[in-house]
Amino acid sequence: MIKITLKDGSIKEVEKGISVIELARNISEGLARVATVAEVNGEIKDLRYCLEEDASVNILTFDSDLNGKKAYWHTTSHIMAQAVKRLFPEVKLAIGPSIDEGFYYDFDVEKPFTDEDKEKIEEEMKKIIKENLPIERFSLPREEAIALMKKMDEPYKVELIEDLPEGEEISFYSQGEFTDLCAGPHLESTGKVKAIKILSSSSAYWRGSEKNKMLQRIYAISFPKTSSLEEHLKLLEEARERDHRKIGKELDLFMTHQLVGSGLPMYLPKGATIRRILERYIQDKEVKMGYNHVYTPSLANVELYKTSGHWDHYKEDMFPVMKMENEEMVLRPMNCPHHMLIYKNKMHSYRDLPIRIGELAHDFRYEASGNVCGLERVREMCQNDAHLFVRPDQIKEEFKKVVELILSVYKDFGFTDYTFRLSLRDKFDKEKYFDDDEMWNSAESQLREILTELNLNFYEAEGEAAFYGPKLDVQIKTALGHDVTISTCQLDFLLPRRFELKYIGEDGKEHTPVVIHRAILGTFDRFLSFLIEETKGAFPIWLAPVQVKVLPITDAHLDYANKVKEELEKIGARVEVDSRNEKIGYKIREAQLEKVPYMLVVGEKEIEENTVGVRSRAGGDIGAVKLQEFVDKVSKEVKNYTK
RNA sequence: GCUACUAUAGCUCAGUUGGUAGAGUGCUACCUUGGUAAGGUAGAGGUCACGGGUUCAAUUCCCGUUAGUAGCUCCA
Repeated sequence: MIKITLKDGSIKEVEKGISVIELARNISEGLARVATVAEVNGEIKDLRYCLEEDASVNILTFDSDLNGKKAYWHTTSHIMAQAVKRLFPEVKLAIGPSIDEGFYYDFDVEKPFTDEDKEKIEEEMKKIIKENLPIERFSLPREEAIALMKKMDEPYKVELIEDLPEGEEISFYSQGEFTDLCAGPHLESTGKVKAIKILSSSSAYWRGSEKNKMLQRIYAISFPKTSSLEEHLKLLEEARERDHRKIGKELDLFMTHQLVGSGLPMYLPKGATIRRILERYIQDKEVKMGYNHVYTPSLANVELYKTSGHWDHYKEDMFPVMKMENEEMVLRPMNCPHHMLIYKNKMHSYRDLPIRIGELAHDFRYEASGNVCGLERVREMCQNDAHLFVRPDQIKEEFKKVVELILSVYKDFGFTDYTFRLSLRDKFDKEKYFDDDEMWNSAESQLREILTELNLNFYEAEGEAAFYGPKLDVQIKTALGHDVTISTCQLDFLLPRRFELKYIGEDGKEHTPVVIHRAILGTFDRFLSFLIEETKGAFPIWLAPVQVKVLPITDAHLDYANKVKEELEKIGARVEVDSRNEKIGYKIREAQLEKVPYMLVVGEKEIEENTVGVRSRAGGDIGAVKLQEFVDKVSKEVKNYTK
C-alpha cells in the first residue's frame, strides 16, 4: 500500500501500481490539478514513476515545490492557446507542454507570428488572467472525444486522441470559451497566474519529425510574483553574458571567417595557448595510465568506412568522396577504424591486453548548417580519443578506470554541474542499431551493472546509443541551454568483429577482444566552449593565456618591469608587460577585463624596495610583496594542473 | 537540412520613407609622467557581406549565394 499525504494534510491509502489518473479519481478530484510531482520517502519525484513501490507519498503544491511549477506553466500554456485562438481563430492547436523552464505551445498557422503578434498575444493572455476563468476538468469516451475535436476543427487533437492507448482516460480542461485536450494538471482558475512573459518564437516539426509539417512554437514563462519573473529574466541575461562565442571574441580566443567556412573556427594565440595546455594536460594523464599515443592520417580510403559500417550510417554527414586516379578518399569522421588497424598490425597475446591507443585526432563531419554553433558544434574537430582493446574479463576494470579518469579531470577543473547518462539503443529502431538482440542485451546489462557498482548517479536514455554499442555519456548544459555530451565511454562488441580483431587466449585459441571507445575532454573545441562558459573567461591560473601582467606606472619603470617579466619567465610563467603610455588605472582596467590572474604594479616605490605591487583578479589590491617572494609563490600555481 | 530573423568602420551599434553614411570604443600621432577599473586633442579607417534584378538613381526594394542568430531535426 502507498500512503498519500494530500496538500490539505489528510492521509489516504491506495494500492501500489495505481496510475496517476486512477489516483486522481479514487482519492480526490482535484489531485491531478495539484501536482504530478511528489515527495517520495524524502525525495522529489515525478509521481508517475513512484506509484509502483511501497512508499509514503507527499503531494506537493506549487508553493512548496519547484516542480509544482509544471502545473502552473501548463495552465499558462492553455491561457496562451486561448489568447491565440481569440486573436487568430483559424489557427490549429498542436501541443503545449511545460518544460524545464516555462512552457511552449505549437500552432499550425499560415504566417509565422511577428513581434507585434506576440505583443498582442501577451496582452490577450493578461486579459484572460484578469477574467479569472474557472478551470473545469471533464473526460469523454474515445468516440465522443474525437467527435468533439472534429467539431472544433482541431485535426492535431484528433490525431493525438486516436493514438492514445486503449483504456486511457481522455480528459479535457475548459476555461471560458476555450477547451483543450489535456491530461493535466492545472490550477483552479486562470487568475492564479500572475506574471507572464513571452520569451521567443520559433518553429518545430509536428511530433518532432522532420517528415512532418513545421509548426510555429511560442516559448513563454510565468510566475506567481513579478519579482520572480524579473529574477528569471536576469538569469537569462547572465547566461547570455556567459556565451562562449561572446567571451571568445572579447578575450581574443578564437575567430571564424566567411571565407574559411561555417563551423571552422580558428584559434587565436590566446585560445591556442589554452588548447596547448589542455592537450599536454590530458596526454600526460593518459601516459601515466598506460595509454600509447599514435598519429594517424585525417584522410582514408572510403573502403575503410564501408568495412566499419560507418559509411552506411553516416555517409550523408561526411564530406563528399574525393575521386582520385584509382581510389576514393574521404576526410575521416572518426578514428576508430584507424585504431582498429593499428591493433591488427600485430598478433596479440591475452597477456598484452588491455592495449590502450590514444590520439588527439582531427575529424571532419558535415554538420547541417543549422546545427553549427561556435566551438560547441563544428565541422572540423579535434578529439581526445582513445580505444581500449580488452579481454571480456577486463571490461569492468578498464571501464572503471575510464570513469575514474573522467571524475579526476572534472575535479581538476572544479566542474560539478554534469550528469551521467546511460545511453541505450532504441529496441525498435532496427535500421540505426546493429540487429543482434543478444549482443545488445549483454552489453547494456554489463554497462548498467558497472555503473551501479561504481555507485554513479546516472539516468537512462533510450535511442541515444551508438550504432555499435551502449555508452556512458557525461552531459552538461551550455549557457544557451543545450544539453551536450562532453565525455563519453562506449562499449563495443561489433567493430572488433567487423575488423576481425583477434588475440590468442590462454587456451592457445583465437578470441575476439572487446573495444572501449572513450573521449575524456570529448573534443578540445567543445571542451573549451564549456570551460569558457563555466569560468566566464576567468580561467584557472594554470590555463590562463596570460598569467601575470606587469604594469609600469610610467616609462621610467619599464626596465624594472621587464626584469620582473624575465624573473617570472624563468619559472615558466606566461607574462606580459603593458608598456603603453597610459595611466595606471587604465592599464589595470584593461588587465582586469582580460581576466589576467595577477597584475603587478611597478613604480618608484617597488624599484627601490625590489618589490611588486600585487593585484589579483579576484581579490583586488593585495599590496607590496618582495619580487622573489612573489616568484616563489606563483612558481607552483602557474604549472600545476589544479584549480 | 527546415521555419523565421539578421548582415553598415577592427568591435558594439545608430541611420537613410531610394539621391553612396554616423556614434561610442579600438587604432595612429601629439600633449599629459600619471599609484590600483576609462586624462586630453587631432587623424586615419566604410564598393553599407557577395552576385543578379527593378529604377534616371540601390546601402535602402525584389531574387539568389555566403555567413550569423533562435528553435526544430540530426549528432559515430
